[in-house]
Amino acid sequence: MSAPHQEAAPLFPNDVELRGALEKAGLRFTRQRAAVYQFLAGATAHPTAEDVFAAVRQQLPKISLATVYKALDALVESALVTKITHLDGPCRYDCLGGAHYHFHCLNTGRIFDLPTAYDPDLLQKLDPQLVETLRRRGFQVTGYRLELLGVAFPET
Amino acid sequence: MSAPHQEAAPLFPNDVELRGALEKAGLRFTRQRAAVYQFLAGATAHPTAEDVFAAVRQQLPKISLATVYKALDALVESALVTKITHLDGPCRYDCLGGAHYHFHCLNTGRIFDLPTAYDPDLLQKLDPQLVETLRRRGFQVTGYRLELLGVAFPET
DNA sequence: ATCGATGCAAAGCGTTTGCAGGGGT
DNA sequence: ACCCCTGCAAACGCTTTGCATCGAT
Repeated sequence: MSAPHQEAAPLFPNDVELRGALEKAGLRFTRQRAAVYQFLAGATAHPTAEDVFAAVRQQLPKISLATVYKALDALVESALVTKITHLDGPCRYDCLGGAHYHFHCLNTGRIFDLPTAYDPDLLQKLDPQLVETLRRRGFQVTGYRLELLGVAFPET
Repeated sequence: MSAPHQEAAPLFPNDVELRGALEKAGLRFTRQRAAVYQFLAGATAHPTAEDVFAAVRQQLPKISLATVYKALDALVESALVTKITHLDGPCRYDCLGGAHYHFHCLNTGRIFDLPTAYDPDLLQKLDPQLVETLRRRGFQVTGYRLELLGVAFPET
């Protein structure tokens, strides 16, 4: 309420984390990447590149869509963000903090995070026989992707 | 071994099924759609539109890529085929006979079917608490999508 | 005979790339 | 000072569309 703040971006706590992750990947910290990351970190559903562009444009009016794409790539390469391509239409981006599942709203196309951890034994619980079949057929399973489908009422 | 057969497509048993499904959707039975369906029904992994085009071209040299796309749409609308958009790159098409899961090869991008039925209680088994949380938050879950990731050794 | 389907070419959308100039280290 | 990143515009890959003709009913 009473905390004063300025126009120019002051260096959020997240920026420290971001800078580290970028440097670890051999990439530079820039205003554009910070803005993209800030927006993604605060987003409730998972925005498209256009969404990010529209939002970040308000802070950095001269940013280009190409830069947004490149920034998103940089964040993906820094392992701060994942790219979601499970859909028709444009890709969506997910600022990840630990593994989680997605809830995909069939009405609006929005994607929400679900606070459930990855369960390495899911497949075993689901169908032990399938695990056997896969092993025999020469399929080596390294992970899975679970997406829930449904309708999200217009909240959050 | 000894069964004689001719050059011209004789009307496969599948064609009867196909014709029915198309008509139920108010669509017409055509040579092009039959060829696309035949190919998809016999494919082991899930082909892209280009894959279908290349294959079907050998029977119908004058078919166009646009027609392949339209035929695939018609098959999807007839509920004989599903469109898989879970990937980077082009969509893939899946000739479905009952629900199943997919195995997605991370090396080659191929997608294989897994002979496991849909389990409506999967989520309940996986994490009963999550089901509760979702209900409270106003998310109505109508289904799920499970995709296994890994490496398929070069067989099948 | 009707009306949908085909085939061609051109447009469309989301994304990537080439390059000159600007900014981070 | 170096080299990466930015921003612009043009290219790209996949898919869809407009339209005249063909073909299924």
